[in-house]
Amino acid sequence: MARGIQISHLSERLESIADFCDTEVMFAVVGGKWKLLIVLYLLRGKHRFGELQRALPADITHRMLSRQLREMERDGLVHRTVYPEVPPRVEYELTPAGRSLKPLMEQVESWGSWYRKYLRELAHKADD
Amino acid sequence: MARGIQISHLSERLESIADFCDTEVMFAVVGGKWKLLIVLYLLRGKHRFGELQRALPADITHRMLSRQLREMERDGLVHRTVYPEVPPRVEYELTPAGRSLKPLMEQVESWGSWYRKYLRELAHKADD
DNA sequence: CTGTATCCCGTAAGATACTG
DNA sequence: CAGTATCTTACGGGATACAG
Repeated sequence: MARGIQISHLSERLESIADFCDTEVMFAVVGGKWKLLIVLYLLRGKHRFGELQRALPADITHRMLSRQLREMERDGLVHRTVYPEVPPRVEYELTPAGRSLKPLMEQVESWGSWYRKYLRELAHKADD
Repeated sequence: MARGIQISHLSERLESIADFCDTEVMFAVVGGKWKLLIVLYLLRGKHRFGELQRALPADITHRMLSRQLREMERDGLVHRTVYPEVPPRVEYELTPAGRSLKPLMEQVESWGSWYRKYLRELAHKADD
């Protein structure tokens, strides 16, 4: 175990992404329905489970948030800290791998913004 | 209609991605199981349906290839040209929006490559 | 050669309830 | 507060056959 990451699960994951080309790997690890939003939020800092749930769209269930976080932990993107208190407190933060997504996310975001404009312009031309 | 893109479908698509943040948009348009590989192949140039099928992993059915291409056409990433011949010949090529993905794809690929190494190193440390 | 229609299946995701 | 168990649903994707 290094930095709290479940290594055994990492090698599992290495196997399971073996079929993917390098370009597909990112989709494999942040392609879940909520994972992108989770990464974006955690890029702002360490947060508790409840904070995440409130920060994300209302229709994410408790169960799904938990699952997506576990998968991201298994993939070495997120580190989970449990404080042995009552009531329990759990904090999530990005690992170096998680933080390394930042510049990429910015690129992806600006492409998305550009693409939206592109679609609107085409739709506009169609009105002529 | 501009450049052969189905504009009516574009406005449809504009609606359907309205719920996504800009960062999610890219995943919405190239997140299909084979779309990434299709983009990568078409970045090399215009290709026929059959060429695509042979270039992609053997387990993609022609039904799925057809569907993914149609969705990408609807999203304005791919342009489809039908030659009125017998037997029919159809060629696919990227639109400007499709080609605009190139630098992003390169970033995504190099992140994927880096991430693989990162996982291997962590797994290696675990052996110590 | 390219494409669609029909039917089927597996898995991601949601609802709900219960636990430490 | 955080998490899991169980059950269910929805949907992307696959097999196959047929058509222009």
